[in-house]
Amino acid sequence: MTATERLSKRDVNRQETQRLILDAAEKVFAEAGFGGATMQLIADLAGLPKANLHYYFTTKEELYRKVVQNIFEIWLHAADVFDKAPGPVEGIGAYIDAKMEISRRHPEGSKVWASEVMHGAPVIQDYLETTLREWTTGRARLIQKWVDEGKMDPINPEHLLYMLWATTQHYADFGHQIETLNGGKRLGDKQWKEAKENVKRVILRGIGAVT
Amino acid sequence: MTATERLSKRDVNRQETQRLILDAAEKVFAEAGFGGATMQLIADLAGLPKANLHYYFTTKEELYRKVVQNIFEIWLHAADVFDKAPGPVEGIGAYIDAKMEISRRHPEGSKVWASEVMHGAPVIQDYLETTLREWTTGRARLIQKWVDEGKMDPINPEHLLYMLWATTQHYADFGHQIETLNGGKRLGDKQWKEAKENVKRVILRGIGAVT
DNA sequence: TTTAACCCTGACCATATGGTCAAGAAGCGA
DNA sequence: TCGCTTCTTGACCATATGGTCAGGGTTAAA
Repeated sequence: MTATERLSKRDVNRQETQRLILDAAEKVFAEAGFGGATMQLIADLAGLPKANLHYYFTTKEELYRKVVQNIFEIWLHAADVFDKAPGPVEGIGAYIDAKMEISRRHPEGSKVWASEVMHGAPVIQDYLETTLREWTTGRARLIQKWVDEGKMDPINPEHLLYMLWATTQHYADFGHQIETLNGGKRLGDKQWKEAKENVKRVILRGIGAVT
Repeated sequence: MTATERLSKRDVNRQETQRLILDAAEKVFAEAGFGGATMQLIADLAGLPKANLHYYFTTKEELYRKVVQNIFEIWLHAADVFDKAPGPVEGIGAYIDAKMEISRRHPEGSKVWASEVMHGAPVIQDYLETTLREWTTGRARLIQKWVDEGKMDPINPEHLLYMLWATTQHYADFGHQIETLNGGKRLGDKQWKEAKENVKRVILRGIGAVT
């Protein structure tokens, strides 16, 4: 089937149902972890009988793997802004903006990823070793270039990347803690803006980035 | 029983066994999450029959709660250096050092904590609302004082604390990812030193801290 | 309309898991 | 040594869970 072909009712239903399941799964995996999540919980949240999940995703692991892959794709896209930038202020600034936005709009995904990595990446170890490694070395090279061009202080690029990941993802992964410390209320528009600007400001100043 | 009293063989065994169980539990909870951990796994790692765990800790939840409380204590102690410092360079610098050291020596605890918070803090919500909140407002006040004294730029103290937690704990929680990107090898002494200095340098410069 | 492929689901199964318990072993004060 | 408390553990149980499957429904091409 090519992309231009008209989708049959069946195909549409198939895609819709799969998306329904994947969305529910992401939420449940984020809230309960892989071990704590049950197919029944996911089925209930999706409003489908459990056996139906097993029709589309043979095992719990397979469903989980698809969820994690989904997240990984989104994150890789967030880095597009990075490459096209002339220097660290634009590049890293835009990257922080993008990742903070994901943390705000898509916190479940971030949590699933964190959980997966924390438990030793049992299902996406190969991604870490291939795609993520390549992505990282590429970005590290770009940062090193900026350093060489005098656009920022000499900083270990890998450690800088870890810092970017840590600070931005923290707002998703530890969102509950932040919310609690914020009087039990989710961060508002103004607070998110402040968070973003704080992270950007501290890091960009911290690495001595110049335009 | 007072502290000066000699401990009987029974008491010593009791403490030793409990510590054995708690250590094993921390490791298993960190590696598998609460849902993925099983009492049998913990028992095997501790080298004890499962029924024995239930003698000391009635339920899995109770054992888990003790593990999380343990970690929380350690973290609170790490903040002692914070208060006694005359300014941000010493205070925040020492705090980063302390937390990085914990991430290195005690990564399992950090992971358990992260997991707990990510899943909505089902068992330590009360701690977040009381002890952690008080701790945070206290430290935020100190930071604000430093700002008012012109010892650092005007930065939102809460967001700065989040940044400190994020960057330091990342080295524990995402240790597996970092290790993979490091060619599958754990960070060496030199790399840990570099990581510490990077974090300190970027943040202290980033907030315009002056001695 | 026929037919074959695809989709849906209630009922079911094997297993794993948290937790219990009774009976015995070990420690300890008198 | 005696007697009481504390500790240890193999065997056991009820339940929850991942996964299966047969049979019925639906779609769409011919």
